[in-house]
Amino acid sequence: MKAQPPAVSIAAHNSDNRARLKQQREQLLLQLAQQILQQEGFAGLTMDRLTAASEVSKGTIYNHFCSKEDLITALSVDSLQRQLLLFQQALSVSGHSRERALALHYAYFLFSTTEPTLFLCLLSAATPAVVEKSSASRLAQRQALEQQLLGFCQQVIRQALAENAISLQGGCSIEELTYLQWAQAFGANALYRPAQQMGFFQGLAQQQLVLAGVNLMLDGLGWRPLSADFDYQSCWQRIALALQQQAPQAQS
Amino acid sequence: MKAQPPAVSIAAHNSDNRARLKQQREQLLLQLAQQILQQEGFAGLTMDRLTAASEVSKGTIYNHFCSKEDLITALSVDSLQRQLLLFQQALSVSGHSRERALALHYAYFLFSTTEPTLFLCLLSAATPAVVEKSSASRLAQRQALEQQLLGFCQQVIRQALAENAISLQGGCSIEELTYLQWAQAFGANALYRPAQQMGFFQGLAQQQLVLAGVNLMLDGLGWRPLSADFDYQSCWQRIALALQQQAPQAQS
DNA sequence: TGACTATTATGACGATTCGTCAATTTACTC
DNA sequence: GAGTAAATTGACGAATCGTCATAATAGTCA
Repeated sequence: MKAQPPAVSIAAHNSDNRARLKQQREQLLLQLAQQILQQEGFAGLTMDRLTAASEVSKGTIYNHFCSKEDLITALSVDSLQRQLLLFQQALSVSGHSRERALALHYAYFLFSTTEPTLFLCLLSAATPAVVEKSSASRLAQRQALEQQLLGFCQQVIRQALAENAISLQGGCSIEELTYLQWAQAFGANALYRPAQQMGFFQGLAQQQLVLAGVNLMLDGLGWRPLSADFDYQSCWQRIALALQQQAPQAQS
Repeated sequence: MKAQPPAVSIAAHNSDNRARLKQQREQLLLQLAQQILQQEGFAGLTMDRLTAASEVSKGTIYNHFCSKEDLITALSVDSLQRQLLLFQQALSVSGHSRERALALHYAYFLFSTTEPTLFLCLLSAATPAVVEKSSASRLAQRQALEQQLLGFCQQVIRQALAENAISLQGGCSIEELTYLQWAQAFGANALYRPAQQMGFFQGLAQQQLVLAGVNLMLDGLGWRPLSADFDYQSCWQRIALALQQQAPQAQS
């Protein structure tokens, strides 16, 4: 009958604490997994090895990730969270809307080069073998994050419409444009290494390719100012400085 | 001392026969593997299952593929060979150069939808876990085929230059353009399913997206005639008819 | 404090799958 | 038809996955 506020608050506090600690450990496990991936490659990442590297037992690890593939998906979720941070910074770039669109592409490119392992996780996580064995909750997490990222892109396009930098003629929706930007960025960044490895282009920097691709698309769309009327090369470098100086301290 | 032409020729004939039979069996194994993938998913493809489905033993299968991953890469090689056939047909489309470029994109799109499983193999084969465990010879095969495919794209761009449909200003090389086309096509086709599954666009056909993406890029490049001056929608449908009627009988 | 309960962690273990290899069969030569 | 080279087989060892009975820990209540 008596009120029990202390008990409740303590319980709440403890369970919060529990959750927080569990979260922290999961983060640590992801960090270790990433490290193993870098050192031993994807073929070298085994649950036993992760167990050995960590301070907990295998059972506990399986308490976090329902399968090895779920671990990969978790790494991709981590990737997307970092991308989100970069995108937020990119959105704060000043100037006209197309500069901000460029900033988003730069953020994507930056992530793909500074965290190549995580970027590859993103690719692997798109693979059916991984999707099939990942937990529903984690797949939902990934989906939610991707939607957020695409939301940022849509935001910039809406800005462009608002300032009359583009006009959507011919049944071309915002979603469609967003998707095509995404596809372009994904393709240009994901295929760079394979293409380079097969000696397709020598000494052609990924940066230049990505920038050229974006300009091609945005010019085709008629997003003003066109690349003929504006120096997007130096704009790109300005963005690079703005984003890179904040990147290093990322890690929590 | 005596000449032995018959022996030599018989030996040659036999070894040729051997190689041919082996090739045939490999093709059969690939077909079975593809079937298993379709029915059981990537997680359901095991070497034992493939062994059970085939008429040969596991050892013989490992005589063809050095690992399970090598099998995936082999499937991707098969994919590329089929793409090659489609590309050849696409190149024979009449009209101006941009129509032929569109035909190549259509061929790529067509393959991604008519053979979704093989297309996913292509994606999986780009994954480090698969590359790391595939044989060098098969990776080389894949690379060679990809180069051939890109060669077709470059050919069309050279045609465009020859007929003055585009001009390469600003240090934009043929390789660069080819790469960006490839990236766009890859991204737009590979991301369609995931995007649709997360409900990003409803009722928006993959075809329309791909076409819109290509037009955006080629317009941005100034590849004449621009989409404002030519009906690429109906051109696309014409190409569809031309390529699709020949597709069904593919299989050797 | 100490007995009791709920939650979490452990790592030995069974199950699955991979990849190998000694023994055997088949194909070919003389 | 004896002898040799090449290919096939499938039982087996090795590696990895994922589970679960047991143990430890944290939390609750008298």
